Amino acid sequence: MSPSKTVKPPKNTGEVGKTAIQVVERMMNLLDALAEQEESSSLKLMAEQTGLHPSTAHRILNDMVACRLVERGDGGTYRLGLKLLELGNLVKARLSVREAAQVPMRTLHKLTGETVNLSVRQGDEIVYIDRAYSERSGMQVVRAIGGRAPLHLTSVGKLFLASDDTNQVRAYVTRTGLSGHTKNSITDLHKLEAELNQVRKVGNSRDDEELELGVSCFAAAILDDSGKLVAGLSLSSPTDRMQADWLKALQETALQISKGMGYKLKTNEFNTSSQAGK
Amino acid sequence: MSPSKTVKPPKNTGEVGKTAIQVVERMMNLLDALAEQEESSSLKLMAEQTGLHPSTAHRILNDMVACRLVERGDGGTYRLGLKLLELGNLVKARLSVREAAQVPMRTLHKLTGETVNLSVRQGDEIVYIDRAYSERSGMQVVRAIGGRAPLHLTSVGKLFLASDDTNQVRAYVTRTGLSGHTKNSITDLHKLEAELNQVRKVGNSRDDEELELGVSCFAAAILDDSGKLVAGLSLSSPTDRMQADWLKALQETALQISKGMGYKLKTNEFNTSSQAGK
DNA sequence: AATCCCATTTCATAATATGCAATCTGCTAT
DNA sequence: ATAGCAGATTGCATATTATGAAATGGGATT
Repeated sequence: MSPSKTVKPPKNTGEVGKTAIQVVERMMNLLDALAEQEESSSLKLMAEQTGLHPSTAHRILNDMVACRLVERGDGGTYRLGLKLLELGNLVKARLSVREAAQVPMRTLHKLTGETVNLSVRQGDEIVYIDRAYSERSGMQVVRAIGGRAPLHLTSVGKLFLASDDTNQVRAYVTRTGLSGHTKNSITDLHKLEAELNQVRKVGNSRDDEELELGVSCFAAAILDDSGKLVAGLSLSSPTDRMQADWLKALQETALQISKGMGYKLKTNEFNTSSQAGK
Repeated sequence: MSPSKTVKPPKNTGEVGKTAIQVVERMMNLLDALAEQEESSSLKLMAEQTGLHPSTAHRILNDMVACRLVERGDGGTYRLGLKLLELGNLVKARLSVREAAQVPMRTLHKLTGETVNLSVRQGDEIVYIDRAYSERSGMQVVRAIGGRAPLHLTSVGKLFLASDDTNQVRAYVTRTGLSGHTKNSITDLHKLEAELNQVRKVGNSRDDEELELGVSCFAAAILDDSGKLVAGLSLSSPTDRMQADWLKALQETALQISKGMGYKLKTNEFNTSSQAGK
C-alpha cells in the first residue's frame, strides 16, 4: 500500500506493548477501546478511536465476535464478550491467595468500613487482584481489579521492594526513573532506601498520599508456606478518616491469611530472598 | 509457502468460530489451549496442542505477553494473564442483573444448600454468569462461569424458548437439530412445544436430568422494568436431594430480583414478545 | 565437558491481511 | 411513500505482513 497517501498516526495509546504481529496489536487496541467505553459503541467510533480503516476494524471485530471475545449489541454496536468473563474467571481461580483472603478481607472491611485491597507484584508494578468494599455510602477508594500501579508509590509495592536486595532496588530505580505522582511521592533513591529499611524493620508499610492526594494506605505482607512474599494486603482510606489502630487489625488479618496459605510463623520478619517475576 | 510439503491438520477444536483473519483464530486457539491446561505449559506443548509451528506459536504468545493477555511462569512457561481478569471484570460489571441477584441468590443458597445459578441467553445457548454455592461439603453441581449449554436441555433455556413464539421456536429446532445429551433429553419438536406450553402456563421450568444424568433443576424468570426476560435463576441439585417445596422459594427469589431490576408486578406471566439476540 | 532439548532469532518467501471502492441496509426527512 | 444519506458490509488486486525452515543460543542432565 502506498505509504505516500496519508501518514497514519501511530495512535498507540501506550496501553499495549510493542508487538511483532500487527494484528495482535490492533486487536488489543480495539479491546482497550471497548474497555474504555461505558456503553457499547459503533464501528465508526471504534475505527476512529483506534485509527484503523473502518473496513479493517470491521473485519477484526467480526472475527472477535466469532470467538466471543466481543459481542454485538443493539444497532450493530460492539461490546466486550462473555468469553472474557470465562477466561478472567480461570485466572481468578488460579490465584490461590485470593481464596484464602476472601473471608478475612471481608471481616477487616466490616471492622474498618474502608476498602481492603489484595495485590500481587508483576514486574515493576503491583496488580490489584481482589478487594472488599461497600457498594453503598459516601467516599470510597476503589481500584479496578486488574489495575496497576508503580511499586514505589504504593504501600504494597514497598513491601515487594523491601523484599528485594539493594542491587535489585537500584536496578528498579534505573529502569523506572522513580517518577512521581504527587508532591509526597518518593522520587529519590536515598529516600526510597531509607523508607524500605523502615519497612523491613517494622514489617509493614504505608503510602502517605504518594499515589493520589488525599488517599493513605497501610499494607501488610502475605507469605506462603515457604515464607515467600506472595501478595500484599492493604487498607485504603481518605487520609482524614484513617485510624492508626487499624494497622494492628490489618497485620493480624494478613497473618491469618498467611496461615491459611500454610505459613508457619517462626520469625516475624519476612524472607528477603524472593525473586520477583523478571 | 509450498502447500505441497505437509498437509497441516486443521486442528480446530470447534471452540472458535470461523474467522477471516488467520492470526485471530490462532490466537484464540492458543488461549483456549491455555484455558484447558490446569498448570502453565511450555511452548512445545502449546505448539503441539494447537498444531502451530513452534516459531509461530512463540511469536504470537510473545505478543500476547506484551499485551498481558498471557503471562510467563517459571521456566519460560505460559499461562493466562491478568489482563483477562481486568477485562472479565468489566464484562461482569456490565451485567446489572448480577448485582441485583447477588444477595438474594446467596440467601436462597443458604436455605437450600444447593447450587444457585444465574444465566442469560446468548444466541442458541444459555451462558452462566454467576452462581452461589458452598466451597465445602459433598456433591455439588457446579457450572463454570461463562460456560454454555443448549437452550432446550436446560431449565433456564426453556424459559427463554418459552418467551419466543412458535415460529422462532421452530427456527431454533431447525438450526440446532435438538440434539440430546441423555435419555431424558427432549429431541422432538412436539414434545418441546408441549413442554414450553406447560412452562408458559405455570411460569417456571425444570430440567429433569435432560442435560446430565442425576442432575435436576428448577428455574424461574427474572424480568426487568419493561417486563422483558433478561435472565433466569436456577437451582441445580442431585435429583434425589431435590425438594419440591424449594420451587416456591426460587420463584420468590426471582421475583425479588426482578423487583430489584425495577420490575413492577402487574401480571404474573412474563412478556412473550422479547426478541433474543439474533 | 559434552550432549541434548527446547526456546529464540534471523531471513527469504509466499501467503495474508489490507485499503480502496462498490454495494447493501436501515433510517430520516421530505 | 420515496428519495437520500450515513454507516455497515463485501469483493478484489496489491503490497505488506506473517510465516516456516534453519541457524543460534541457553540450561539442564549425563
